Amino acid sequence: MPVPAEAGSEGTTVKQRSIPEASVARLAVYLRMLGELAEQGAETVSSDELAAATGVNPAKLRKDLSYIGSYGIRGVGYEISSLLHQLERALGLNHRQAVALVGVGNLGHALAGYGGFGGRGFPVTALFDVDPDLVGIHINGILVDHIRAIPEVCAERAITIGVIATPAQAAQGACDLLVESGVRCILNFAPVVLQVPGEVEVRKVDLAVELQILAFHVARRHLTATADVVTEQMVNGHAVNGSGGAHS
Amino acid sequence: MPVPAEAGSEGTTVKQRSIPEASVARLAVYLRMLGELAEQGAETVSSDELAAATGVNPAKLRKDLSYIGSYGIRGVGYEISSLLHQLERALGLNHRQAVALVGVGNLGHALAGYGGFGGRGFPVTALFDVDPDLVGIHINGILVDHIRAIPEVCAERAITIGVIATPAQAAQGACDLLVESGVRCILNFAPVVLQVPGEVEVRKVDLAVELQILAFHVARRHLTATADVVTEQMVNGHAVNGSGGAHS
DNA sequence: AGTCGCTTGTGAAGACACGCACAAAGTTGC
DNA sequence: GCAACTTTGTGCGTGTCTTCACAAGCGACT
Ligand SMILES: NC(=O)c1ccc[n+]([C@@H]2O[C@H](COP(=O)([O-])OP(=O)(O)OC[C@H]3O[C@@H](n4cnc5c(N)ncnc54)[C@H](O)[C@@H]3O)[C@@H](O)[C@H]2O)c1
Ligand SMILES: NC(=O)c1ccc[n+]([C@@H]2O[C@H](COP(=O)([O-])OP(=O)(O)OC[C@H]3O[C@@H](n4cnc5c(N)ncnc54)[C@H](O)[C@@H]3O)[C@@H](O)[C@H]2O)c1
Repeated sequence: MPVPAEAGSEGTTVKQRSIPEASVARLAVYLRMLGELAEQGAETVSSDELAAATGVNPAKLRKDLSYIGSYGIRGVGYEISSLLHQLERALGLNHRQAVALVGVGNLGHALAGYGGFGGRGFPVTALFDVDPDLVGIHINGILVDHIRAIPEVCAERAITIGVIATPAQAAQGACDLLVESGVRCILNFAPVVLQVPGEVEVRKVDLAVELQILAFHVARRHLTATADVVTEQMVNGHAVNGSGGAHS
Repeated sequence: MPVPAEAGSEGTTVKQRSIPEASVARLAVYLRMLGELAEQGAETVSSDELAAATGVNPAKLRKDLSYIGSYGIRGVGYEISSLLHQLERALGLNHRQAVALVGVGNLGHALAGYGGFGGRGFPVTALFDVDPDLVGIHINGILVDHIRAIPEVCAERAITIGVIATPAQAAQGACDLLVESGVRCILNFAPVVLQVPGEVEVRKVDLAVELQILAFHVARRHLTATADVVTEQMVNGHAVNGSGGAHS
């Protein structure tokens, strides 16, 4: 099945019939590490090296990469610039995705001023709030608009991704506005479960939950440490994200 | 299962012999929703209601809850206050976990000032930075110390969880300091893979990765939308965390 | 008491993810 | 040109997570 020997459907019709969700998250991590390696002047990298650098099992890494095609050279490794380009294509980064941020409070300010988004192909091009003290000011060169301008501005600037950093009780309203305006992907920092139509995808970043997961492991660790004496702990190791998730 | 009273066999230790990682993340979400319901004065809740409110499959929710014991009443649902208490116990929230935050920049400021942590049993009780302009000031009533004070302060205030919000290149150093000081659980916001000894658990929150995952779905959506016409999209819906994803 | 309706808890099956291990395919050295 | 070595790509067994479906348990009503 995933052995379509035929290279027939190469360039145009992207054959990426379903990359596993878990793999997509890791591909993004490989992408960043490849960027760093490229900056350092490296030309090729082996799966073992890249796996060690990203904290992933080498076989898993190769399988992840195989979902986007066979761009490795046996006996050598992967050519970094080429792989980088293929990864960007596969992740949909060939055309920049404009991001709108709703709620410019403590967290929103930090996000708006963060260079790591624009630098990775996600320029924050719209900011919204309701606070009259905020509406009208510029942050990092971007004007803060009132949320009633969301439909207009989103259409005008071709917003594809919305980020919600409002208080919890305002999040659903902000979400509804974004969805009405055609936004189909939302990153939510408010601790609420957003109700959205089926075609809209929501990812939630919940920092309190992250801490609770850690606290759970602290507690468990403590229990096993006091109960069994020095029962060797699982060798495996890390948990991630996300996720990862995410967080782990 | 209707346990054979004898816990003798393998269960030498605690009965919570391993709650699946994915379930732990969701239990934290149920916990918050239960808190809200309790505030609203509700006394009981059924798995269907709670599942709808948290965006989870009802069967999955029941199975998650079954890992911490049988606290439901058939034909009725779950008594909220009782379930809340059991959840807190299972997640290790009976005793508060003190949190240290390293790196009080844009993001660190927002985190330090966030009431949602202390309110959920995770008081941020220590702040660290290297910037002379920051060391010595108070944020939200907490003094910012120099990172060289990490070992001393962590021991003194019984820190169990560390949060890293430094620039990427400083993250590993901050991590090492925390680990040396006995911290065994770390939440990392810097876009690097931390190297830690096996007994330390790291969760990473990587916002750029979150955006890239969304971008991937935008791209995919766009492809299928132009290729097939209105092919019915998957009904499932949301993705979480990460954990995830970990959480990820 | 008996019956009925509702909800939990879980067995079992399916879906998914992981990682080993190895053949295929390349490179290097002679 | 051939043999030795390196590294990719993947088939497959294993384990974890998800979901369905239903018996068992509980309360309410008659
Ligand atoms: N600050 C953190 O570190 C942190 C951490 C985790 C989660 N969060 C969550 O992120 C969200 C924002 O946190 P914060 O600390 O920035 O809060 P904040 O109160 O500092 O900022 C909220 C901002 O949203 C604006 N706002 C209020 N109602 C709005 C509406 N209807 N539409 C648009 N904007 C509106 C406010 O004017 C304010 O500027 C909260 O839901 C919080 O739970 C924050
Ligand atoms: N700001 C955001 O919205 C955002 C979003 C995602 C990820 N991040 C990540 O979080 C981290 C912090 O981001 P930021 O925007 O707050 O950066 P920032 O530059 O505003 O803050 C960094 C802080 O860390 C301090 N610092 C530097 N070296 C240190 C060291 N060795 N020990 C302790 N503290 C040190 C600095 O003095 C500064 O106060 C970065 O790694 C960034 O990539 C930030």
